[in-house]
Amino acid sequence: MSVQPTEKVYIEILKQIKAIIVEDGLQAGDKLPSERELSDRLKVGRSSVREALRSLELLGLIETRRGEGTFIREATGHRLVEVLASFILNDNKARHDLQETRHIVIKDCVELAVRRAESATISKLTNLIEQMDTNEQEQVHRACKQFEKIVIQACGNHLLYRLYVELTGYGSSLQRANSYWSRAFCEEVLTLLQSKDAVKLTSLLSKQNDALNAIE
Amino acid sequence: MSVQPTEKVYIEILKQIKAIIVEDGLQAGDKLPSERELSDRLKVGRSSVREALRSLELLGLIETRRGEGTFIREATGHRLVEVLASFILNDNKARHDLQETRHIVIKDCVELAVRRAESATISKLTNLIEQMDTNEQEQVHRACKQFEKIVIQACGNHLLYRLYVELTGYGSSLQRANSYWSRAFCEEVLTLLQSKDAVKLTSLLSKQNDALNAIE
DNA sequence: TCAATATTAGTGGTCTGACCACCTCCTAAT
DNA sequence: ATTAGGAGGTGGTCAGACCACTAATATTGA
Repeated sequence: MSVQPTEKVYIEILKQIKAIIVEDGLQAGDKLPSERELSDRLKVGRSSVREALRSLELLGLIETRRGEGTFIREATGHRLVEVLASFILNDNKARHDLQETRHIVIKDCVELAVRRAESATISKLTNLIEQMDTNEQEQVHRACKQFEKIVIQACGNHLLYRLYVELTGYGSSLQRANSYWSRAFCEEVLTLLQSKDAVKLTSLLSKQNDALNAIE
Repeated sequence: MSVQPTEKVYIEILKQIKAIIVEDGLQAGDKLPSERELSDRLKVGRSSVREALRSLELLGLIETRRGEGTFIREATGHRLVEVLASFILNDNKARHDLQETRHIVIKDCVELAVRRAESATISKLTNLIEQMDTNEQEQVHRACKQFEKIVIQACGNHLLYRLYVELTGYGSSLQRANSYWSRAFCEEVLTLLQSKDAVKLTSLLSKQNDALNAIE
């Protein structure tokens, strides 16, 4: 009889691990006890510990480095979208949604960035623009990507930034490559960031979106 | 030297499982091959298969029933929400980002909805408003939530909608409850949707955000 | 014949112990 | 002092063994 639902061990382990993190006051970047030690401390098999850790890893909450150990990641670094989408992303509609969502998130980030960008960020961007004064296409390309990333990060919202990263990640795994910012575009953005002209920046971005949509 | 990153086995298994789902045309509710069969078919240890399956389970993508098998679920990131939330709880920055991102996503959805909402949607919303003519608080509350959901869905972008769901999910498992739309707010939104007044709608939403931020 | 019961095969859940590959750190030889 | 090598710790993977549970099957009893 009976049938006590008996929480699965690996779920119980998740709670224990969380307790350990709290008790020991572990922060992002800190090392968790080794799998064998956890297995010992919690009186469960190592395989169960691993099932729990693998789950947390897939969620992006921890990071494991072979030969070194298991480490806590930043709290907001979840692979939510990545995994969900990879299991959902089969039809064309989903792809279109993906592109659209990516553009929207970029727009949101930039709109926040124009309000929050600090002078340090601006000078970093200025620097990047200068680096584009070269004939090497490869270097220009790299600088543009870096420029885009820094602008997005300047939104000051880590979760939103992660969304951008994830959405861009999928994109690259699809057939059509993602669009990157051109040098001219970067320069325009920098100017508008400096003048804190949110309105023009918004219209600039939506103009680019329209152009991209037209291509499809 | 070298050090080819060599994708971890359980990650590879995730892909394989996805491939099996696609090949066999499995739908939500269907049964996956057993752990032992997967282990056989993919030529990997059963424990590795389990690590992959446990991860998917934690994400809410599959459901396992002892003695029966493993089944595909409708993709509602159910458990994911709990786990993530419990790991994010003590990080104030993360919480703020979460709230902000949620507001932004809602704004994005509504802005798309105002351009895409069909008449069928509008009449559904009108209907809901009428249902609010009652003294039962519970019913009004339910109608408001439903109203919000329909508006969000009207954005026509499923990925964006899912983001909203996930973000709202986290929020509700945190201490502070999420803010819901009031009846008056719903009525305003409906009016603006009908008149397709995107500008006023945007300002209405940001006004609400500011009010909420002031409370904190 | 038919219903209740016992058996059995199949499934997930867990543990153990064994390797392997890799990293770090310490030691000993140069 | 520098460097090469080894030892020990860590995650990665596998195989095999039980257990608990479910459902389909076979057996039994009326």
